[in-house]
Amino acid sequence: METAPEADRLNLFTSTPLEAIKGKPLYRVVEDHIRTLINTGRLVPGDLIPSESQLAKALGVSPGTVKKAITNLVWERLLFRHQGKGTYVSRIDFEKSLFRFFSYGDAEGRSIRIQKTATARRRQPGPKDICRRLGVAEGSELVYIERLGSIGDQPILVEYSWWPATVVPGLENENIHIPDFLYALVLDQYGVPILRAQETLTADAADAKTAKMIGIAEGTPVVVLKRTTYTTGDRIVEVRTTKGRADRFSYKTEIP
Amino acid sequence: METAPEADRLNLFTSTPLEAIKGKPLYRVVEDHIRTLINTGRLVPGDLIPSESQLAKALGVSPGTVKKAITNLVWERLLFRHQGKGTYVSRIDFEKSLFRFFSYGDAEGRSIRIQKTATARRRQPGPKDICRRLGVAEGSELVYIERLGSIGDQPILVEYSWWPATVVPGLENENIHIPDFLYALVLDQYGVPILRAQETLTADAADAKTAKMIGIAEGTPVVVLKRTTYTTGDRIVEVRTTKGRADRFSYKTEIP
DNA sequence: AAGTGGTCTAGACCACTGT
DNA sequence: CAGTGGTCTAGACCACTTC
Repeated sequence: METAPEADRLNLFTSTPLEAIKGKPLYRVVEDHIRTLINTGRLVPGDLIPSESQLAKALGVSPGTVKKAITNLVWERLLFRHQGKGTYVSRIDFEKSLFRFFSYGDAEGRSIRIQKTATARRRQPGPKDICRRLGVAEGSELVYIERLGSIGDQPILVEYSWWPATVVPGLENENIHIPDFLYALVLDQYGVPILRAQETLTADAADAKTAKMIGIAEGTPVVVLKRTTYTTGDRIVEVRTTKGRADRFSYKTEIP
Repeated sequence: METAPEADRLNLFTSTPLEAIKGKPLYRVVEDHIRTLINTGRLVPGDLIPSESQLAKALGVSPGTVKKAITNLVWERLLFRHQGKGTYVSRIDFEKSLFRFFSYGDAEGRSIRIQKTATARRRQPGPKDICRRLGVAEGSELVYIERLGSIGDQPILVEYSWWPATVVPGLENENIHIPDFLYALVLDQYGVPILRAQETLTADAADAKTAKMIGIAEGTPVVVLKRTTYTTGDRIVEVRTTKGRADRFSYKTEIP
């Protein structure tokens, strides 16, 4: 899945033969260099980066300094190492999504899959608040995708997803099959890699439409999860709101 | 806040002059050694640990190995370093608590303080489910503390907290002033350090009692936060349920 | 066999903290 | 000033992967 042949990939790191000191420690400079290559899309998730010794030579620093920089990025989960093979750029890990905590409250049953089926797809001028969250002009053409998530035959949540039409033209077309993991399609068909996302969790009373879709009474508590999804260059490509049955959601955390 | 004079503290690390190799890398052995000292209470939060060079000599390994072990524990936030002073055991960081995300949805106003006032305190045989969560025999004597949390004069959440009476004898006494941060009192008065906690977040419809206390209608959504609190030796010392207004709660996260 | 990351060592020099 | 952690280097040896 490398974007470039070996030589080119190494060239990404030779642009600045000697790193300038600006108060930053050397390993920090190396870190930031790699971070930038990822954020600008010159390295994409899954890519193999040059070996530690190659990097050390290319950047004119000692191997230990490169190792420290990479170790820090590994702790941040931006990279991962595989002994004997090399160091790779991490794929975005939606296992960390709060979404994942739907349907877990039950019998400690891990890895329950939520099936999603599209219930609406269309292209339309975006509502004001959605456009604002997307950072596009009000009234811009958006693609709207609505999906119902179920476990077995029990509906459990509804997803309301909005994309700028310029990013995913034609996605509203019914002929395109939408997989459960939408972002794989977006990468394949439109070459748009999803790099990171922000999620906000709250709870609310179910609105009439959502309540009907997941088979609960209006006003019953639902968990509300708002997601903002980013591609290269910190561009927002999706805003999504998921509303799910509160009785099928529980989020667990450790302190510290 | 060190528990022991300098010599004693260093002695904690000389018990095994040479570390045995059991498939584990050396730095891992050092890590586990420090972790054990903390989990057993021989090192407590706030303690200064011996310097890296002292540790290296005491354990018979190179300074680099000690540094790597400590660096890992710092990344895990179990220790923190202060250049020129030394390395300390971290205090438990309730800034990471989900509790902290109450009342933040508003105007991005950080550091809003939630005042807590005790509304009930008594000693009584524990209900079955509480005893089970605490891991004590059913019907054991427990201390029950109920507190109302408010911002200004607006009530926002209720806390229901249960402790084994053997751990905090007399805490039900009305003469003892309970500070907002209860665990400080527990450490001072009973010498029980709080080392870690687990929290689980869900949402539910408000029960009659809670609804009345925080001034909402019964059945309105509330956020439910269950906490299990641990002291040394992984002993559970408290189970707590906090119910708060859903419209004053929002939890934000980043992926990855 | 060659290349990768993983472990471990040894030492130099710097920046910060206390006295 | 002495002691602490912070940075950076250099090299040896090991374990894993691929050819």
